[in-house]
Amino acid sequence: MRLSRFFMPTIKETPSEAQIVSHRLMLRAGMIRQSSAGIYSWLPLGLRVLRKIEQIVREEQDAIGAQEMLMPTIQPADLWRKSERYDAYGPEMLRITDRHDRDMLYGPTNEEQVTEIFADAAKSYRDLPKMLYHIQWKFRDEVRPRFGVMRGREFFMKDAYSFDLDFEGAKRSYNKQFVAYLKTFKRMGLTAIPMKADSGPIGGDMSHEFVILADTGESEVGCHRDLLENEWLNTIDLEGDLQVVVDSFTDKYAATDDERDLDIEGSLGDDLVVARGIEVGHIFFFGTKYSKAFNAVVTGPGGDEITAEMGSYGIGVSRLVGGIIEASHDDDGIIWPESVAPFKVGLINLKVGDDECDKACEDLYRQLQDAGIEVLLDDRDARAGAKFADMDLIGLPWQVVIGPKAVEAGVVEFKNRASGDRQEISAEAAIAQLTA
RNA sequence: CGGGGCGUGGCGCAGUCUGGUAGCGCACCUGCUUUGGGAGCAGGGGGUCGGAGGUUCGAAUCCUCUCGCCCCGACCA
Repeated sequence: MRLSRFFMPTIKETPSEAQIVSHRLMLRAGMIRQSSAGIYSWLPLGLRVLRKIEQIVREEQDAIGAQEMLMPTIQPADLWRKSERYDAYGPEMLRITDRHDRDMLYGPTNEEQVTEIFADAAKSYRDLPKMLYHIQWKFRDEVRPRFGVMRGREFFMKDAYSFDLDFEGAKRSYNKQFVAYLKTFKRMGLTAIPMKADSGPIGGDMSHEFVILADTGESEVGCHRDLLENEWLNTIDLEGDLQVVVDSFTDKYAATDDERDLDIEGSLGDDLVVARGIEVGHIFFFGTKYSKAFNAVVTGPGGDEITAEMGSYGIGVSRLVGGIIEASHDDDGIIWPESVAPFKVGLINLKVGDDECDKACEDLYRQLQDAGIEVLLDDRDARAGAKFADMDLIGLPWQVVIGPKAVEAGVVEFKNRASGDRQEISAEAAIAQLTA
């Protein structure tokens, strides 16, 4: 992509409405623009990141056998009356009336919708287990939206739903999602800590919030140091027994804010980590609450009726964009982990109009594109300082700077955004590093 | 929903208390000079002050109502 053509309206000054760093940087980098309180448009740069995150989530869901579908944003009120949540949900639910005066709503979640669909189709125990998910916009009419996309009213979310024949099956599904979540966040360069959450009316211990650590997180959390170590996750056999993996996490102390136990923390000594966190995922088992309401019942092997045991699993995809920035930035701007970066490398032409510089940049730009590297070429006729500042702001993992001096010396300047390390190397060497 | 704050060119703000017909920086346009970390000089365009009503000879400034946004709290992926 050429920056001269790319729609990326960066802002030098800090917009006054943005308080936290991710919100400020997303506005300044031209990733989003606010439409109204808690509702945002995603500009090209922001959308690229959103899509990257979405894709990682999708791949890890697919890896545990969940199947993607897509349910509507607008749902009929009757669906929610069946589960008795229409009245229970309160003013957070955005209620709409259509032209025929039918009560509709903008979905805050999809348990009812998916259960109705599943119930209508599943007849035999052979139809289970199943896991279905979709990645869709949701709306919760928060009283007080804030923190940009971290706490918007409209938000993009992955929600998965599992249907199993019995509790043991539900537990297997739960464990798969548990491990998938660990892998998902790890791939985004995040340290995610599963924390026991209020499991609601069902009870038991099958409800966890996944909290990522960031200095600017909303709440303070305490946990055992071992929970930060999950390098071995990639070697897990997803078809094997995941209980031991899950146990290795849930056995250890981890608690948010008011759940913290200072006695336990004191006993941990050096193993205690206290940090700030942002909740980015929530998984829980809720049994037959919805399967009963929607008659999600199948015939068992012996002709008996079996009500599906269900769980649901959410990840705040749009929130993660802000969350990753909270966890990875410096005074100059964003520092994207490579896996979610909008482009892998920014190529800066320091002297647009200079034949040598133009040629060197065009050649390298072409070669990187041919190699399948996502590259953003700053070919704007702007001052060097502005280009450096913008490139640091948008936080691409690598920068290649080409100016008259470098061209003469037959090198390019190769910079790592995260470490700030620069080296002068040949264009070929830069390509080699970027394609490694 | 309780408490607080703010709406003035695209952005950030001053002016409001003590009414007199709008100003600064950045951005933008033109020219010249510059050209490795958001340039310099000169010239220029753009706002009727969130909206409605009222008081007054006169309102960005005072009064009433209203809309929007932000912050703290309670609540949440």
